[in-house]
Amino acid sequence: MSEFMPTMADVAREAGVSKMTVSRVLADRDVSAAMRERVLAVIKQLGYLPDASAGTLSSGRSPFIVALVPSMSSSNFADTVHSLNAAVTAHGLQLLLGDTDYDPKREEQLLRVMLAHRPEGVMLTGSFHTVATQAMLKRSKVPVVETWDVPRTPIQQAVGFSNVDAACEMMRHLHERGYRRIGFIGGATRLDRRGLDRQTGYRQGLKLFGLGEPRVIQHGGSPVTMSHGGEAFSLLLDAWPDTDAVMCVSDMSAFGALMECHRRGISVPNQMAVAGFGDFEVSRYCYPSISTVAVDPHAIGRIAGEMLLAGAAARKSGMQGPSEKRRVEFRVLARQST
Amino acid sequence: MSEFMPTMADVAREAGVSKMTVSRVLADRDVSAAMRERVLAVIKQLGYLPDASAGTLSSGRSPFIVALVPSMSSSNFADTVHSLNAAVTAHGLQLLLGDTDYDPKREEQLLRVMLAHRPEGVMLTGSFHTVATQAMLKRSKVPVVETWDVPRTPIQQAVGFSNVDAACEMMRHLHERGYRRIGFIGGATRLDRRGLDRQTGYRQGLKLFGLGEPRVIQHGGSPVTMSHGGEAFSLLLDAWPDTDAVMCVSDMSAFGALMECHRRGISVPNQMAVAGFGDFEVSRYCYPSISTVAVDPHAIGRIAGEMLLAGAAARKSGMQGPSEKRRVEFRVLARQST
DNA sequence: TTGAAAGCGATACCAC
DNA sequence: GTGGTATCGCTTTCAA
Repeated sequence: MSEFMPTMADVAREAGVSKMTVSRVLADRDVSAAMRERVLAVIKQLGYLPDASAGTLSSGRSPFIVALVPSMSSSNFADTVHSLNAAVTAHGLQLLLGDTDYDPKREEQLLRVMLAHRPEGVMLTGSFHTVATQAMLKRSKVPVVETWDVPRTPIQQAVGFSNVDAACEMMRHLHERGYRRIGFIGGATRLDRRGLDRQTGYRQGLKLFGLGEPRVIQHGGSPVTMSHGGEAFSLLLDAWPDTDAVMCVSDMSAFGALMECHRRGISVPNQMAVAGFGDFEVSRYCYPSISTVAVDPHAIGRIAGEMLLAGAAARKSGMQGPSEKRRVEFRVLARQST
Repeated sequence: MSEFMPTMADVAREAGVSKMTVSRVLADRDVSAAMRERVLAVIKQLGYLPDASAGTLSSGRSPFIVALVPSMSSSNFADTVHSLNAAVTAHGLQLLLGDTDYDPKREEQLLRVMLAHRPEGVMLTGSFHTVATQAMLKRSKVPVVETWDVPRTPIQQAVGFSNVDAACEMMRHLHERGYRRIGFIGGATRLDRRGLDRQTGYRQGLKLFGLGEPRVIQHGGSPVTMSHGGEAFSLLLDAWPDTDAVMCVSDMSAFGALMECHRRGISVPNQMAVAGFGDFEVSRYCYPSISTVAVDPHAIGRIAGEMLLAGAAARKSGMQGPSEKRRVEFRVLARQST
C-alpha cells in the first residue's frame, strides 16, 4: 500500500495523458469514450480522490451551502435542514451546518468561520442577527435566505410565516371553544424571537377577544423541553389557579403540561385545555392528542433551497439576486386537548 | 462598497507589510504588538475574510471532522453530534455532517465526497459499512471512530456498547417482573443493525429465561416512529393475543405502543408491560413513564471527539494512531410501564 | 478532442 | 520579527 495520496498529476502520468484530460473526465466534459475508460481505470486502480480545496481555490466555486439553526435537536429545524439538504444535494452542493444555540453572537462567530469557505449560499433561522452578521453577509454578496419568519425587511430573501399571527389564530380557536382564562407558558430567554412572537400573538389574542390581563410564565431555556413545560404549568397554576386553558410555546412544553395535568388529576380538556405549537409527532400520538399549530418545516427547507440555488445562479451570471419574501401556510389543528 | 473580495495580498499592501506578516497576525504567531494593531486595523477596514481553501491547500491541514449519522432527527444521534461538535470546536475544527439515511451505500457516497476535503477525522455510526467504504478509509489513513456499537474488529477505533447485551438485560428485567409472554416490535429494515442487535438480545433473553418462541413484529422503516409503534403493537396483538409484555426497539415505538394501549383500554403495566430503548425525553415524562435502557449519547460524542483528536495528533507526528475500543455504560431504568 | 502554462490565495521554509 | 519565494492540486484559458 502506497504511503502518499495520489494527485491528479499521478493519475495523468500513469494514464499517459495530461492533467487536463483527467480533470475533464472527472467533470464529465468532452472526452472520447476510450480516453474516459482509460483514465477511470487508473483512477480506480490508484484509489485517487480529488482534493476539494484545490478545486475550490482554482475554480472560485465552492461546493458548500451554509445552514445555521438555533438547535439541531428540535425536530422542526432538523426537518427543515433535511429538506434543504435534499434540495442542494441534487445540485451537487453540500451543507455546512452550524448550531447557534439561539445566540446571535454565536451565529456571528459561526458565520465568520463558514464564510471562509466561500459558500454559494447561506440559510439563516429567524430574522434577529447582529449588525456584524448583516455586514459580513452584505460584503460577501452571498445569496442569503432567512427562514421561519418573514421580517419586514429581509437581508435578502426570506421564507416563513408570522408567528404572531399563528399564535393569535390559536387564541381565536381557544376563544371559540369557550375558554376565557387563558395562560401562556414559554422559555425565559430573550433570544428566542419566534417564542417571543408567539407570546405577542397570545397578547394580541387576549385584547382582540377581550380576555383580560396576560397570564404569562417564562421558564427554562431554549429549546423548551417537556420538563420545562410541566414546571411552567405548575407555576402558572400557582399564580392563577382559576386558569382554564394554557397555550404553550411549543408542543414539547404542551406535552409536559399535559402530563402534569395527569399527575394532578386535572381532566383535559374538561377542566383544562392545552394547546401546543409546531405539530411535533408526540402531539399527534399522545392521549389526549394536543391541539397545535401546524407548519411545514420541510416546505421551508425546500423553498429555502430553491431560493439559494436561484440566487447562486444569478450571482454566477453577474446579476443581482432576487429579493423575495415567501410565506408558507400555517393551520390550527383542533384535536382532543381543547 | 468595493466589488471584489480582498485577499491577504490586499491587506498586506494596504498595511505596507508582507503577506507573511498578515498570515502571522491571523495565526497569532510572533509579531510585535504595534504591527499586530496596524494589520488588524486594515483587516477590519477592508472587511477581509481569509480563504479557507487556500489555507488548506497550502498547509495541508484541513479544518474538518466528518460525522456520518443514520438520521439527524433521532435525538440520540443529535445529542452525540452535539457533543462531538463541542469537543472538536474547542480545537478549532468544524463538523462536516452527513445523513446516511441508514443506508451503507449512501454512507459510501457521502464519505467519498467528504474525503475530498481531507478531513482530520471521521466519525461513523455503527459497524456495518461497505467494503469500498472501508477501503477508502484505509487508503486515506484518516483517523476513524465507529460509534454506538463495539465491533469485534473495528476499522480503527470504536466507542459504544453492545446492543445485544443491553436488550438482553431488559429481558432480564421483564422476566424478573414476572412477564412470560413477551413480544418484540422493531423496524422492517435490514439496514438498522443496532435495531437488529436489540432483537437478537431479545431472542437471547427468551432462551436464557426459557420464555418460549419469539413473537416478533417488524414494521415500518428507519428511524422507527411513534405511529410505527402503535401499528406494530396492534399487529403483535393480532398475532399473539395473550402477549403480556412488549419490548420495543426504541422509546419512540414504545410510546406509540403505550398510546395504543390507552386507546384499547389496556391497562399498563397491569395487563401489559411496555419497555423502550434509548431513554428519550418522552419516555421519562409520559404517563405511565416507560421503562427503558439508558445510554449516554453525549458521552459517546465526547469520547469519539477525544479519540479523533488523539488520532489526528498522532498522524501529524507521523505515528500510527491508537486502535482502541471503549465501552460506555448502559442501564435498565425501571419505571412505571413495567 | 487534447495539451501547456498561468494562476487561484494562502502557508512553509529559509534568509536577513 | 519580518520579508521573499516556492509550492500546495486543481481549473481556466488559450493554442494546437
